[in-house]
Amino acid sequence: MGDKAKKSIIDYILSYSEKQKKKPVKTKEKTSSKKAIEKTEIQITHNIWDLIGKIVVIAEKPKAANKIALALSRNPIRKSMYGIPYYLIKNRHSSIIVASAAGHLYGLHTDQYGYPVFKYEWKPLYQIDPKAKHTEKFIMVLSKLCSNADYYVNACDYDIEGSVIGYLIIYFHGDLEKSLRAKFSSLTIEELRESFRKLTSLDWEMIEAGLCRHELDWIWGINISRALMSSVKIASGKRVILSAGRVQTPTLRYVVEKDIERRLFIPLPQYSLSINIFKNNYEIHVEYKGKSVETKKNAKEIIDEIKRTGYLIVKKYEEKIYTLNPPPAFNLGDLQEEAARIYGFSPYKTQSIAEKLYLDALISYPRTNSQKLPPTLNYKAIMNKLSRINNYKELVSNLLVETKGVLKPVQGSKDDPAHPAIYPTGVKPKDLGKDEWKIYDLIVRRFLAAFASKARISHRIVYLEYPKDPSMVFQASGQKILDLGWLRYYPFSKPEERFLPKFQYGEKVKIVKASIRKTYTKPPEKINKIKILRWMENVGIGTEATRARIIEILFSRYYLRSVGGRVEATDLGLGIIEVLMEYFPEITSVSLTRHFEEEMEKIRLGVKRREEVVKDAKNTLIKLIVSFDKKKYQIGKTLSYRLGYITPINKCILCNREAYKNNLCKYHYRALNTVIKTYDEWKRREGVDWNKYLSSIKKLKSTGKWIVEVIQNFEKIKYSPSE
DNA sequence: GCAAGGTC
Repeated sequence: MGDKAKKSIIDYILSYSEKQKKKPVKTKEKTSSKKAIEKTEIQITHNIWDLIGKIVVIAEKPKAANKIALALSRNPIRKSMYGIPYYLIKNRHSSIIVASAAGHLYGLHTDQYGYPVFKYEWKPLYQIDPKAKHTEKFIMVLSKLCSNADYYVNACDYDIEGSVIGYLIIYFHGDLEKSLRAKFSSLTIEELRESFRKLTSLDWEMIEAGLCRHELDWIWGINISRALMSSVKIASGKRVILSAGRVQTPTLRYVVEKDIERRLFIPLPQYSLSINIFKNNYEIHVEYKGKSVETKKNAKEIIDEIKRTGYLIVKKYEEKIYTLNPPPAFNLGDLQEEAARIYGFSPYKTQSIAEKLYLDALISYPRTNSQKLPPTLNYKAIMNKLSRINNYKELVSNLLVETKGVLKPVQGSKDDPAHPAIYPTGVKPKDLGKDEWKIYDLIVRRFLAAFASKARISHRIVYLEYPKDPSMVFQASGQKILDLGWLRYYPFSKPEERFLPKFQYGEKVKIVKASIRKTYTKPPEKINKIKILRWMENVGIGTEATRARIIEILFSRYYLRSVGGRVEATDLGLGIIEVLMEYFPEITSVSLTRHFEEEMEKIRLGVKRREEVVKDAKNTLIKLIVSFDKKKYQIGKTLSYRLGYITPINKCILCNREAYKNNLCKYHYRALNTVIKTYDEWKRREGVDWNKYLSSIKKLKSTGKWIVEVIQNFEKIKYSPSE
């Protein structure tokens, strides 16, 4: 229906605007530049107050409907149907109904079983998903309110999804030929009013791009998921829910690769010089800042010489007062990170709590990426309300004194087209649970801190060198908080205070302790949920609303599990990535998202059509599925081994995975090779023999799990070093 | 039942 409707709507708008021109319509577009003329058919706008008859305005969510109604009228009539609110605004020539969706009310669905499947249609969400039952009432209300209107205004958020949400409602219940679009990027009264004075024709490019994104995600996700499940079914007769998708699969791959690195890690020994100096009756540990020493012999020689010398010389001493700027108000990612750091909450838990606080009207919209507070917000009113909450009474009055009532928040660099940073509304919380309080408190304190002064910290640092070898540098530092500033309001980032006496340049400082300390190279970092979320943000996959949820999906599929606060991949997770990397490599990479974005951009520019893009994806998938199906039984076997449904005939002697070489699975085989390869380096550094090497790394905590398993069972593996 | 995307 796309292009046909597109054409007719333009015709309609054009003819409509002819009629409008006859009226004395105020128009700001008086420029006669060539550009403006070329763009005329897109730029024609309509003032809602010039429209005659019944106008249905569709907002994305009830809160937005409320704000829109209040922007359009000082006293809109609030009505309700099936418990869903909507608003009526009557004028001499028109009556405006502001109604609301609740996010997507329609979703893609197919009746067909099996794969490949490329036949799907938009259906009401409540018919597809039992968890979306609430959407039924919204659809009932919209369908009633939409009947026989003269105009429909899509006033959903001005982004791709908002364009799709409004479009589908008008498509099913209204008339696309009588439709207009309101474009606003915040829900402030001024901006809303302006957008309704400048309604445009429906944004077809956005709609088409959005519909396309839904279809692409659906055909890639559903087909590959079904292929995986079907392979297990034919190989072991078991039904299990497996899935793959543009966002979840690259995320899983990221964790799997990090995990493999950790499990194959062998630490290398290195030596550091540990020295304590004595100054003003204080014994101070100085940190060695030179190159780490790789062999014990070398380290011993150096430290003996240093001991003989008995002192270090101050090369540089600095006293500085530095300031810590207050952090900006939260976006969702920052809130999730802080709640994880301070309280150990999972991103999903934090988000769910924030959503509840939002629905209770305690905080602003939480699904935002913005770190900026809008200048239009009445900060004083919020402060006054917050001061009525016991916990914040004193803090707020402090803040008002400190700022002398000039409330100017710091602004972060991250922005969001549709929403500001998260802030408390000032509504008094009632009956909050313990964890809910923790999140609310973080938000309030972070908001207050944004207005406060910088923290001032005095910092001392001394660099000492060994006189006989100036490349050997040691350092110590101390710091003291001079002025808490914003840390009074947000005490969760307080730097630790540490004393350091004053030093003089060139001063000789006595050494009271000197020894060598054996350390080891560090293993790859542990992964936790917040790191996964930050990674998704950085590579640009998922959205504020979906990232935490998608991480949880990986857990519910049992691709990932939590072990003492950190995340590890299961055998199934490893297997899924192995299979997908081989047969559907596209979906394991974030570049699929980049590809979608490029295609959507082409649609928006009008150089490619949605149908073409979808057809390309379909052709790509069909080819991939053909090669998958050729190996389907074997793939199903592999996944079934990893699920523990069946046992491989040739099993790895160290685990339940299928053997690859030397009676080891591919991971233990890699571990074996790593053990062998790393021996030379250990021998060079430590002068150890093979057995000593094995027993040494076996004992170390950071040695990877697969490495340890290989060492523990070395006799079974029947490998002896060829020397 | 399977995606990702909105929001109650």
